Amino acid sequence: MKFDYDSTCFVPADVLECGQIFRFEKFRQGYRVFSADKDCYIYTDGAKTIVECGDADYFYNFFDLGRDYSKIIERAESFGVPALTSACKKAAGLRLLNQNSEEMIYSFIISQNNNIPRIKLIISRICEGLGQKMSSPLGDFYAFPSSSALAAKEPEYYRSLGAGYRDVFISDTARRIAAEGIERLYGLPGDELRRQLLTYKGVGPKVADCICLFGFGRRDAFPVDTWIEKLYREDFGGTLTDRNKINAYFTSLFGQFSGYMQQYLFYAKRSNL
DNA sequence: CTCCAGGCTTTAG
DNA sequence: CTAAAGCATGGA
Repeated sequence: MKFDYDSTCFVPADVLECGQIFRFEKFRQGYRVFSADKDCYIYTDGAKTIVECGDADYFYNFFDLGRDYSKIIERAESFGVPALTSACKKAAGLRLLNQNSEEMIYSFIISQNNNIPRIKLIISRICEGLGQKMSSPLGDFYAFPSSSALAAKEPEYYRSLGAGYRDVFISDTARRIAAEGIERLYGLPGDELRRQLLTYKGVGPKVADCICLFGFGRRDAFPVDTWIEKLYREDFGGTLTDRNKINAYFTSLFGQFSGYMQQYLFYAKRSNL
């Protein structure tokens, strides 16, 4: 099945290349996108962006299509920060995805002190090695593995896939989640979710913020990485060096809109838009 | 060769 | 509590 949506605030390249998702590839006229055990094909045709998939409800929510991003951009411009206004103009088709919680936990554990092309490569190897093979009208693909499948492998396996020293973080976290589940994390209030995420091996403040933002819909989170540090110095005239304090600066400035603002800023800076 | 990438854990002070 | 060393890997 397929459905469409106004392409003004839904541009596949902006949504996918902004660093929030690691499983996608150029495909036909647009992109093929993978999430958990599902896939879809998105492309823009004139004023519409079209989504072809087997589960429209899932991808409607996944692409956050119930939210009006023209209002998000209005709010962004209201802050009167030149770098942010400029970022919104250049990345107007960006949206925040609602991604699978467990997939985000492992993906961002792998992301630490790493670069995006290599993160994508390692994750794709893990899916091919441990994920269930799925059939789709768009072609066969591999689902993101379950925690129990991930838990069954030794750290050496992840090392062999190029994960480096993050090998033990992956297997330790997988074994814990395979035993405990993550259901207890849903519905946790305020910063309690963040505090709980910090108890997993390989999850520090920045990774926890990414998991909150992309995997739990916590749009008040503001991950601070090397790009945000750079942008904070160059575009906001900031002098702080402690990442926790930089995070506090931005979250107090942007409040409930922190996560959206972070993505516009991060994407525009990193992609040199 | 060094420096860097969506940083974290461990150890020292 | 804060500060810094150490950590795999591959591209620039």
